[in-house]
Amino acid sequence: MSEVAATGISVLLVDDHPIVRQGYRRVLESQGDLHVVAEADNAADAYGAFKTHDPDVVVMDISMPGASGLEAIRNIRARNPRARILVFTMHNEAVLVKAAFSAGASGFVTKSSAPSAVVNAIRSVARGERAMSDDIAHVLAEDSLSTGSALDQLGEREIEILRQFAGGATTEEIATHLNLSVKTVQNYHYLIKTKTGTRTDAQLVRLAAACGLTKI
Amino acid sequence: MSEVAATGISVLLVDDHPIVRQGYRRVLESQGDLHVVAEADNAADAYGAFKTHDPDVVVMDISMPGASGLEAIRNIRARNPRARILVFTMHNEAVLVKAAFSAGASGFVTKSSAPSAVVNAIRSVARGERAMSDDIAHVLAEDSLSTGSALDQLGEREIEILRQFAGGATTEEIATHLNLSVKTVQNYHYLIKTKTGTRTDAQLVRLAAACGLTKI
DNA sequence: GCGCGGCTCGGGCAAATTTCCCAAGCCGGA
DNA sequence: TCCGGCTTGGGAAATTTGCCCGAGCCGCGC
Repeated sequence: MSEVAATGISVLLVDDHPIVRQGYRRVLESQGDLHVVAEADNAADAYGAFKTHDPDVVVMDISMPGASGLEAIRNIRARNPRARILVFTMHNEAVLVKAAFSAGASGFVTKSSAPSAVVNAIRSVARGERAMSDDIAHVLAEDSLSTGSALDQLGEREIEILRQFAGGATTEEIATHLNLSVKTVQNYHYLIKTKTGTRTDAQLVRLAAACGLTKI
Repeated sequence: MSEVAATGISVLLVDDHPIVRQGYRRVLESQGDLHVVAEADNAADAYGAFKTHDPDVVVMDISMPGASGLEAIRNIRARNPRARILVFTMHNEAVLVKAAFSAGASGFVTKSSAPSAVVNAIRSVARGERAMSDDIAHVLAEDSLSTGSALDQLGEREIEILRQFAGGATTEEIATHLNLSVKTVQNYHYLIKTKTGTRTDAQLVRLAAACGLTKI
C-alpha cells in the first residue's frame, strides 16, 4: 500500500447510495491515478472490504444507516493504524468533524466541494497528509475561537443528562430522575451545549446519536 | 422536446453537490440515449436552466438549501405543464413523496435505488409515464394501509421547517432561509410539536429522523 | 497539611424563546 | 357561497437560556 506513485491510488468507496457510488467511481477513475477497487454501502461491509482489498484510501460517507460511520473508522484503524480514511459527507458540523478526526480519519471533505478538491484530498491523504475542504477548515477555525472540545470533554453527569435529554426527556423529567433541581439541569444543558459547540438542541441530539449515546 | 426517440433524452440535473452532479452526469451519459444539457445547484437556477434548455426530463434532488425543491417543481410546471420532473433524493418519507407528486413531479426515485432503476425511471417519465422506485412504492403502500403516520398531518411548509429544524438550524436561520418572520417559524415550531404530539425538541428530531426526514 | 483544580450542585437576573390564543388573507372543495 | 385548511404573523404570559456567581467535595501534587 505504500508504492502509491508506481501503482496509482487504490480506493474503497463507502456510501449507502448505489448511484452515488457509481458516480464517484466514474469521477475518480477518470483521473487516471485513482482506482476504485471495492465499494460498500454499510459500515460492516466497509470493514470486510478493507480487510480484503487493503486500499490506499477509504472514501467514506459517515452518515449511513445502522452502525455509526465513526465506529467503522475506529474499526478500520484498529486493524490497520496506517489506513487512510477520507470522510466525504454533506455534514459540516464542527463536532462531527472533530469526532471523525479523533476516530482516526485523515481527511474530511464536504460534498459541496468542487470535484477537483475531492480528488486532490484523496491524493493528499494517500501521501499521509491531513486534508480538509475549505468550508471544513472554516468551520473548525470558527469553532476553535468560540468553543472548547467535543463529547469526550463531558463529565459523567453531563453525559447522563445529555443521554436523557437526547432520548426526549424534558428538563423537569431529568431533574426528577436524577434528583436534581430544574435549575441544575438547565445549567448542565447550557454547559453541555457550550462544551460541545452546538447551538441548537437538534444539533445536540444529532451529536448524541452520532456518538452512539442514543439510538434513534 | 417531443422527438425523444430520434434525438435521445435531454436531462437537466439539479443537485446542490457538485461532485454528485458530475457523477450522475457520467452515469447518465454512459447510457447513450441520455444527454445532460444543463446542471443547477439551487431552485432558482433550476428554473432558469429549464427556461433556457427546455429539457425532456428534470432530475432533481428536492432537499436543497434555500427555497423548497417542491416550489421549484411548481414553478417549472407552471411555466410548462408538460415538463417531466423526476425527483431523485435520499428521502423516502410518504408525506414527501405525496407532496412531490401533488406538486407536479412525474416520478420519485431514491438514491438507494440501483443505477439501472434510475435510468429506467428517466426513460419512463420521458415517455410521459409515472415512475417510482420499489422502495417508494413500498412506502406509499404501507402508508395507504396505516392509520396515518405522525408526519401525515403536517403541511408542506411544516415539513420543510421541521426538516431544517431537525437538521440543526436555529429559528432565525430557518426564517432567513424561507423568508419568513421569526415569529412565524416559532409558531410553526409550536404547531408541529402539538400536531405530532411531541413535547420536546429532542423528540421532534428523533421523529424526523425516524421518518427519514433527516439523517443523523 | 494545604492549596489547586475539577466536578457537582444550585441561585440570580436580564434577555430570549416558547407557549398559547387570535386574526386575516388565500385557495380549493362541497 | 360558505366552510375548512394552510400560511402568515401579532400579543402577552410563562418558561428557558445565557452567563455570572458561590459552595461543597474529592483527588493530586508539593
